[in-house]
Amino acid sequence: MDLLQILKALSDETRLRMLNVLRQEELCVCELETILEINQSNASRHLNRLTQAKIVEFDKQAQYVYYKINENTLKEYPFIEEIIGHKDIQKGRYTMDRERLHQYRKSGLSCDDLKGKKSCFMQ
Amino acid sequence: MDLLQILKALSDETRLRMLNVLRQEELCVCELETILEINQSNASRHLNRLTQAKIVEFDKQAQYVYYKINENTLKEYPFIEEIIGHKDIQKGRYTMDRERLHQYRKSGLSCDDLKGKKSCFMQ
DNA sequence: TGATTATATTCGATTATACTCATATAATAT
DNA sequence: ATATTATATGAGTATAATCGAATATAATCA
Repeated sequence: MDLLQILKALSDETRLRMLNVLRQEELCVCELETILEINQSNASRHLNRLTQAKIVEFDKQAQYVYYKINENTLKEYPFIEEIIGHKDIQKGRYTMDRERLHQYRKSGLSCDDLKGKKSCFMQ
Repeated sequence: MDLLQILKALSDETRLRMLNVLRQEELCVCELETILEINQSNASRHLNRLTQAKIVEFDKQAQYVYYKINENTLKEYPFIEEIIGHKDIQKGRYTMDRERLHQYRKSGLSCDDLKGKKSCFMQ
């Protein structure tokens, strides 16, 4: 059964944080690393868990892998949207993450810039 | 945050099975043991996890402890109901559990009978 | 071609979770 | 009072999840 796998995939703060920002727009691995301040290995692993559960899907463009919410799964399991849209996720760290995403977008930077260690964030 | 604790509490098959039958009606620990065919220690521990997450609440009557879904939490986190009512839970083991519950109720047995090793089930 | 880079994966250590068996606690019954 | 019973909890063990560091893979770039 998929339900249990989906629930396990959702039961982790880092993965909820990923879904919180992916809910706004698709992002590549290096962008998620930067915005959530997690290392590459972790980012990849957590994205793999979400992919296995079919909560996200990816699209490889050149050397970059873009992840986005899998809309088909969201339709079949509407509670996923309720969870990542729940008001508990509108506060604290989750809000900070969305602000960092916003700031990143406003800055006009892209994946190609991130590797050059350019940043749009105060350290 | 409670959301994560709730999701973790839901990410276990035994606990989903418990909620599946508790959704029909409140039950005491020994009834859950019998219907789900799990041992006493496990039953108690899983119920404790569900209680900590406030997904269920209990009511002690004499020596028996009756557990039931916590309706307040269900209102605040409606996805819980969507999960335990999802069609994935209408099949397989979950359906067998509901059938065993039904059979138990039809038999007219109660907690007092269970201790006497009476059973309404074929072995 | 070789060098670089983005992502995935492996390894080892750590922590969390679940299970079983045994014991503790609290209520009932005699 | 003691004995019994329902439930909770402790200890030990097995399994699963997570993490950081290092390595593998696959694509790009020079």
